[in-house]
Amino acid sequence: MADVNFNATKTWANAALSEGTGNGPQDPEQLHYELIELLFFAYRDFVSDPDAILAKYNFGRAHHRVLHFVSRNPGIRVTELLDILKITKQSLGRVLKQLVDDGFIEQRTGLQDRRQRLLYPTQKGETLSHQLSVPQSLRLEKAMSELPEGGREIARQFLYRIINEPERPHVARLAGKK
Amino acid sequence: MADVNFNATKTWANAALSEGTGNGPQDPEQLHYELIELLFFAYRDFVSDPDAILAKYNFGRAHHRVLHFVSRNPGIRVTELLDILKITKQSLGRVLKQLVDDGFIEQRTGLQDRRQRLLYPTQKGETLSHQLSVPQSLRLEKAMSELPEGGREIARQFLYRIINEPERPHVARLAGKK
DNA sequence: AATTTACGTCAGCCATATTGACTTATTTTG
DNA sequence: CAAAATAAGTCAATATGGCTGACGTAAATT
Repeated sequence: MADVNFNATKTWANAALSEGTGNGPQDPEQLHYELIELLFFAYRDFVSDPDAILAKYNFGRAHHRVLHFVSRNPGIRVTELLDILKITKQSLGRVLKQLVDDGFIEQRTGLQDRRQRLLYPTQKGETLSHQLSVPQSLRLEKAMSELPEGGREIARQFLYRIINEPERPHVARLAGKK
Repeated sequence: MADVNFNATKTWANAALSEGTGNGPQDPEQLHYELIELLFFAYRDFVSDPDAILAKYNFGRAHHRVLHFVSRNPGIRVTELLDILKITKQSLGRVLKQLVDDGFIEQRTGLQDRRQRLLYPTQKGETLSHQLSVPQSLRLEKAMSELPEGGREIARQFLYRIINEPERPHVARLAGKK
């Protein structure tokens, strides 16, 4: 059943390739379709892990991202958080307010610059953030543990080099990686 | 340069870790925070490529995903598409209708089973799908080209093993990979 | 004193996802 | 053959997480 469709697909795809080739800037056969799809599925499953946990707190993925980066960068300014997440102030506003109201994040006025509201995780926030990281970390650990010698470093470099070049230094600083 | 930042971050992270530790099921220091974040940033930039192109057609990422998998699996059934995308029939409905209305996807009644509406890309659909794949493929190619010998295969295995184990065979069939 | 910056907020809009219920064809099965 | 199951579509209501534009306030900078 699935196999029938698959075989039919294969044939068709090949036919499609032969009829429409030689004209694009890229030969279709050279495109990394497989990698594109693996990354899609890998990421889909990777982010699905925390969802069950988040649901118990009536939080979504947006909360997860905010809590994560605040926990990893205690004292972060709102502006930098916006820059990391690449969302608007208004979008951040809602989820941040919930996290503060529910006692996962704390805002403290900056000491040197009193306009700033520096963000810190509370103990509760640290705990939840950690909880959310565990399944993702385990998933990555399992994936890497099956790789040959040096595979971990290669996987890391691979991901790092997918990131837009101009942003790599910033990410490196944040994530603590060359 | 990157090293300077890297060291600063390390110190910071360690300070944060020492205050709240020792209680979780996993020692925080062993969690792959760096990888978690690299995957986050890598995916964010990876999916950002096609957005500009899609905007010209008034399409979003949902359209991209549907068009991609239909183009890669011509003749796919609606049910299997739902299974791949892990969304509901209703969610698929809207974007699929737009893609059909705008002439990017064609529906044909199944020959053996006339209940089925098999999905095929039109020539226009193939072209757009291809266009969307090019920047993503180039990004991956650049990332892999800088890896040491055998790096490509390792990167692929890494992504493959992030996927939920029970689904790997299905993904492998789809993506054309072990 | 004027300007800029950091942050917050109100109001409204859009895209994408959800659940639940129901319909229509068509195929499968007892 | 009649009943049940399946494939797909559709209506309605709802939630989430983005967006823009406009405006306000406090604090720092010039």
